[in-house]
Amino acid sequence: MSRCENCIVRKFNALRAMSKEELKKVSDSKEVKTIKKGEPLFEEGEKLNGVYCVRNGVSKLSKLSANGKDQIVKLASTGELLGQRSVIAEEFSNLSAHAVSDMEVCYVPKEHILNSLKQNPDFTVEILRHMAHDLKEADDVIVNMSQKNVKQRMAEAFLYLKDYFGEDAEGYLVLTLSREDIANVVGTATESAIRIISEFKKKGWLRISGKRIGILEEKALRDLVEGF
Amino acid sequence: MSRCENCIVRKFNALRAMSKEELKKVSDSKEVKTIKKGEPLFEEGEKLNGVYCVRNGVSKLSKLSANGKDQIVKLASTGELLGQRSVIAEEFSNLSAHAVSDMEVCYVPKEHILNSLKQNPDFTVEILRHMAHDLKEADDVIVNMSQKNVKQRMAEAFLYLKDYFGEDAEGYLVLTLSREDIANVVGTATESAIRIISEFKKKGWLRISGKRIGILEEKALRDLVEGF
DNA sequence: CTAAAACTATGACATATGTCAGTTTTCCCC
DNA sequence: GGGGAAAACTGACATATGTCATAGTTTTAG
Repeated sequence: MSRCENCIVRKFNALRAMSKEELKKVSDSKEVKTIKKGEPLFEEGEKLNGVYCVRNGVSKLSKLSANGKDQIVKLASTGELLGQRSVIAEEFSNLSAHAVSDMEVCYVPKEHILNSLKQNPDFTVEILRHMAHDLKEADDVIVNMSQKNVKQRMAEAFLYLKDYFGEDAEGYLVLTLSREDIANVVGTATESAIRIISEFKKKGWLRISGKRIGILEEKALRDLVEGF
Repeated sequence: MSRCENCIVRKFNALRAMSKEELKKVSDSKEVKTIKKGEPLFEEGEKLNGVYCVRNGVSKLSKLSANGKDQIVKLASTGELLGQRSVIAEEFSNLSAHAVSDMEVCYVPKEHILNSLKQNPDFTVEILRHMAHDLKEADDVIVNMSQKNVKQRMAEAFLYLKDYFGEDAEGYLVLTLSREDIANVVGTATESAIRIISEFKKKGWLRISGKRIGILEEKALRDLVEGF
């Protein structure tokens, strides 16, 4: 089977700081899982006994509120480690993770993570760096949520989807999210998201083909985000 | 002068994981600073060459947006380390820090932090734990911002101020923020914040004495937050 | 102690956004 | 390929929230 030692994905996360021996142990006890679009990796409030290393596909990390709405806090794709925060803090997960496309992930029992934290300072610093980055991004999201209006946040979301997941040969965004998911990223009602997509389309900024969305006027979107 | 080795404040943050020798070095090179209410500790975009350990007083961490509004992301008080994220990621600060009450802080040059990160795994894990906690809180803020309305967030803010900073002998909140700061915590317009304070007062949930705010009906506020 | 500045408060109004209801389209699964 | 479920869309409407203008109040500085 595939060995962590040779896995390219590892290069993108803290596992790259693990020693040969550590990786060997991880590789021997890891479990490769296939997760279908829509299925959960884990749920809010669950006790996580390991972390998930994403080989393929995209996951949404979200939190459900009293009124039944989901807020998507982060989209995680190839190379990201899911669940590290909960495992490190030894707390229940504060977020749910669901696949938004078919996924292939490696489940790594937490013992390996906790051991390496104790014994491998490089690994710990690496984890720390990633978490520092996540924290900064979270701060940015907070500021955006409170200071930009829904249209601006929608525009920003499309630019984000392009930058992080790219476009296909025909110029459509590779990651296709349902309108509801888009609304939950942006933090608005599904109907509002749909209306704004229609508006952007009418203006010639986007083109739509079923679920697929293509960006036509990137500059216009950027200007809107900046408030021009 | 005061020595870090004997400082109680240290118990509340990652510095408690430092060894005697490390602390000695920190203590020898630290600089105690007094910061008046309203003055900055550091500004967004600034390169930080050290972290600030809060001995006394409260600081607001905020980010300015294009439209001139500030969003307060966190209030930090006794025991918190400010600037650790930027120092660790070796990036410019993404937030500004200003004193909202008179403060006494210790400035610790970053070398000590970075050295201990390399050499003291316990320290690193301790920092990691704190950052994991901050990240979780940030996620919660994101969800609150998108799923609760302004009234609910205002109610939550008062409960937060009570829980974290307490009440004085007369039952007023110890930390007095300007209406503008309250609005910037909640992410709303100052006028809206004022109106809601008036409304809560009219309902008998709060009492006001100049800038000072006292909570009279904690349960009513909690129910509002929960959506009853 | 007084004048100016900063902050707080309130009203009137505009508008962005959410909600509900109903229709149309797309997507699957048998 | 057809029927049914889910998703996408649209309109009408309610309302929460922001904006602007103005007045009152408290704090600060000289």
